[in-house]
Amino acid sequence: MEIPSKYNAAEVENKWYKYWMDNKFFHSTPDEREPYTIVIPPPNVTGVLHMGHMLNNTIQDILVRRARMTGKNACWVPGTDHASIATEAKVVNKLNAEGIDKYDLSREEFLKHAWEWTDKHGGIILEQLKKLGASCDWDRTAFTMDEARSTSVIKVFVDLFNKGMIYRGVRMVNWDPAAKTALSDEEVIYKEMQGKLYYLKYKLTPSGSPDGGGQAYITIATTRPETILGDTAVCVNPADKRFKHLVGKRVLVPLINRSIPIIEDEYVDMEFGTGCLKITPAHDINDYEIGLKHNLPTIDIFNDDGTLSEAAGMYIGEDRFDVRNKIVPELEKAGNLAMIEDYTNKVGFSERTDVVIEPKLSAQWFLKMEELVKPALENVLNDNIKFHPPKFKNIYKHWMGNIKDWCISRQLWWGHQIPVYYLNDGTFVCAETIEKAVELAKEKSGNTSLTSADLKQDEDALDTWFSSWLWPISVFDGIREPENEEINYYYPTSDLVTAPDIIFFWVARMIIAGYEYRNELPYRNVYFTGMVRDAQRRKMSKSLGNSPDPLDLIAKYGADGVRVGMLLCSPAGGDLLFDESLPQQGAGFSTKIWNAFRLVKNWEVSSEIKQPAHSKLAIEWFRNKLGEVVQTLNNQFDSFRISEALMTVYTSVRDEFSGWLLEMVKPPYQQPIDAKTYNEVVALFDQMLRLMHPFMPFITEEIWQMLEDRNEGESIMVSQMPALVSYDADLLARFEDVKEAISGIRKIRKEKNIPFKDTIDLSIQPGDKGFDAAFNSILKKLGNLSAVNLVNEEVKGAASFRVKSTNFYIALEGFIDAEEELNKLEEELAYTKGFLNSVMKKLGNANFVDNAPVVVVDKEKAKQADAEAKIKVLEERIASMK
RNA sequence: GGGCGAUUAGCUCAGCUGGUUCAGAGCAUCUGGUUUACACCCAGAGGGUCGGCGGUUCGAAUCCGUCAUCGCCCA
Repeated sequence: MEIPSKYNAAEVENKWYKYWMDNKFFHSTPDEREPYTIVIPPPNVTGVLHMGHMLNNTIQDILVRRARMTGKNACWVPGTDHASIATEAKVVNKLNAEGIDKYDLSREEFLKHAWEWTDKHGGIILEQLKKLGASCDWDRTAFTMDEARSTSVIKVFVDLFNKGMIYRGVRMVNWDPAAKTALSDEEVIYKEMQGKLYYLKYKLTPSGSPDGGGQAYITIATTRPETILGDTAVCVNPADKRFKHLVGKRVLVPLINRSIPIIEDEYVDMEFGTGCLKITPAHDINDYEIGLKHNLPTIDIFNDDGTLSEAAGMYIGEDRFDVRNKIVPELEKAGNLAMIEDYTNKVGFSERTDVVIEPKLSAQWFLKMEELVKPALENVLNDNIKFHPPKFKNIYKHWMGNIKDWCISRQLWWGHQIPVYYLNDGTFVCAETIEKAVELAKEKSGNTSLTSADLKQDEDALDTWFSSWLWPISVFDGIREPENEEINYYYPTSDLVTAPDIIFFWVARMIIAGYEYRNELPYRNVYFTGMVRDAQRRKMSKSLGNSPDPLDLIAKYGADGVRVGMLLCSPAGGDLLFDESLPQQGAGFSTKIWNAFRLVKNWEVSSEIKQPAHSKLAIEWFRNKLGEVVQTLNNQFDSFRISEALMTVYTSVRDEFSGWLLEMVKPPYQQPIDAKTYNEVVALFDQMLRLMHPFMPFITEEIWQMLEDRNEGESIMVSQMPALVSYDADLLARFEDVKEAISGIRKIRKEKNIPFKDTIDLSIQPGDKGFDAAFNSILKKLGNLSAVNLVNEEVKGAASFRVKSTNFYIALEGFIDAEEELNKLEEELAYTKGFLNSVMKKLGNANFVDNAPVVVVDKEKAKQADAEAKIKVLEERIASMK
């Protein structure tokens, strides 16, 4: 078999992905095995793959592949989210570009365009994930607006409605005048803006004026002078002596001369502005509260698109910001403008359309949360559901403890239309279908002649999260068919991998839905990934242009390289500072593995040769090492330390496997390797590949397929992970001493400029615990030694080093500077004495010996003995040199 | 304003239930090396008062208090 000297990632990756698909390795059906389930956080249909998806899906794929290889029935369900606001905005923009206005279309016509868009763009991200190697069960691909998911959402709405948990209420909402929809608080971005504070004089009415002459006025301060048209009161703090005498009097709103009362409320900050606050209940959340409290009328002066309404009385139909510019000179002309000062305040912007949010009173549908959150909070606090890292528990607790009712209606067309149907008299019924609604309406009205033509469905669509909160259930059709085999098998799912910024939008609500509809948690673990940023800590964004195209990266470094690169420095919950050097390092690691493979596979194998001692030892050592690595990895995965697990794999492949094992068993130049060693190395290589596979699925498959003869339909991805076995920790510790000795030899070679190809003699003077000669063959090979001699006393004129209390000498007559050697020994002695001193301080402390655990004290005693032995050796050597 | 978290090597971060001279990893830096798998490599080195101060303890990077700086979420 010809093995290419360079690894061709692109070619290999396409080949094996197709092979996996053809063999249906990703597909899962319920069976007797333990299930392992992940539902993908469904990406928006509008999106393209970005670095955040790369990180997130790499982690999911690692978990799923590992689960699959540990005997579980792994099922990773992919899908997409309809993303009401974002998608509708995209479609509206696209139509605008074609000269079509959304409002010239009927709802049905608009939805046709939206579906076209979805069909065209919706699957892009999922296709891109295939390039990454994602082992999703593509047969299960779901969409939040497909038939099964849509009917589930509607069913849940009706159910909650019938339970009395959904109600219609008037609330102050964040209104997006561009998208003409209400936004949740979480969809509003506050930005610091340089604005003005306008001081306006409101004249007292003649009857309200202290002198009856109508001359006096009071001054208020506002950042939004255009809203005075909606004022229904002026408010002062009851403790404010300056205005006490005016409370109960009336003032005139400038320009329109509406008479409004002066009221008092503790809400008013006496320090801010003039201490007088104008109250506009329809357009400010705090004013709204005060309005309710004091029974003030509410005058809504804005239309849905941000222009002024009839109620404003002036500037009707003009935009709110134009009006602000116009009203100021007019106020000045009318003598109501006292002064203007610069003022910085925070203004809310729509996350989607980036226009200034308008607080607006609006009829919306709400879901009562108080009862729903109880099990969801409890089961996170008691760790039935574990968050990784756990600090997110606190954040979750705080939010859930201060939960507000969920506004679930959106003034959009793209989404699930609210299943509420109105009769002509304004009463309404809630039902899953229009047919059922007609039945209900007949009952309710007593009018048996009603038909569907007499009912009008609510115009609004449901908040997107009102469908995605059901995702772990609805992908298995567990809402419509609560007892179906799949939901009973796959639910609860195992782990969720997501970004922390949607902990409330999505994670919390899925947990709530899980308890409400399955009486069970939706997943046992939530792994929060970090945010992908650039090297300067800036968020990756299209507008900054600092985000690389993931597909370009894959083309350049291979999917394996990118996966390794993404994970190399991404602790759970910590931000990932992405830099191209990371996938580069990942690709470098691929090359390293490839070269190890080439080395092994190109050996000529001979069954004539006996296995050399050093090879036998090396293999025995590595078998035990592998046991240790498996244990370490198991622990790291159990605690979701995934990047640490990658580092374990990385260093054990590079250092232990390639650096030590292969160097030890490598036959001399142009000589064959014995068959026994070869077969054992291949078996160990196989085991290493399996450990690496979840991280680097492609290259491991490529090598695994070539390592030995495989049958069609075999794959490393469905092989078994090396099992946890006991290993000889003592052997591993002794081997570390051998490594240290070899390191010592190399160091002396370097210091004395002795090229590796020149052989040297090593003499060993055993220390207080004797010397384990078992590894001499290895010392000889890796140190390129001509001889290893055991001696009882010091070797004169030799360079030396020590491992524990054993002396190693390399005879180098003529090369040795006695003074330099002596200095080194003195230094080593001083260090060891310092060490002993610190140990003795502890052991001399009766409190320590009495209070510390026996194990700790014993360790200190062992350290004492080792240090004393070494000091003795060093002192002897120094004495003899002097 | 309320809450949460962070501060450890030049950079990014580990350090889990206080216990090894425990101060660690990767990257970066520096030195040397083509020994036929790999220069996308190998061998080695330097580098930190664990943000400051105080406390608890036989023992603190680790626990507590406080101050400083930074970040995130919410209002």
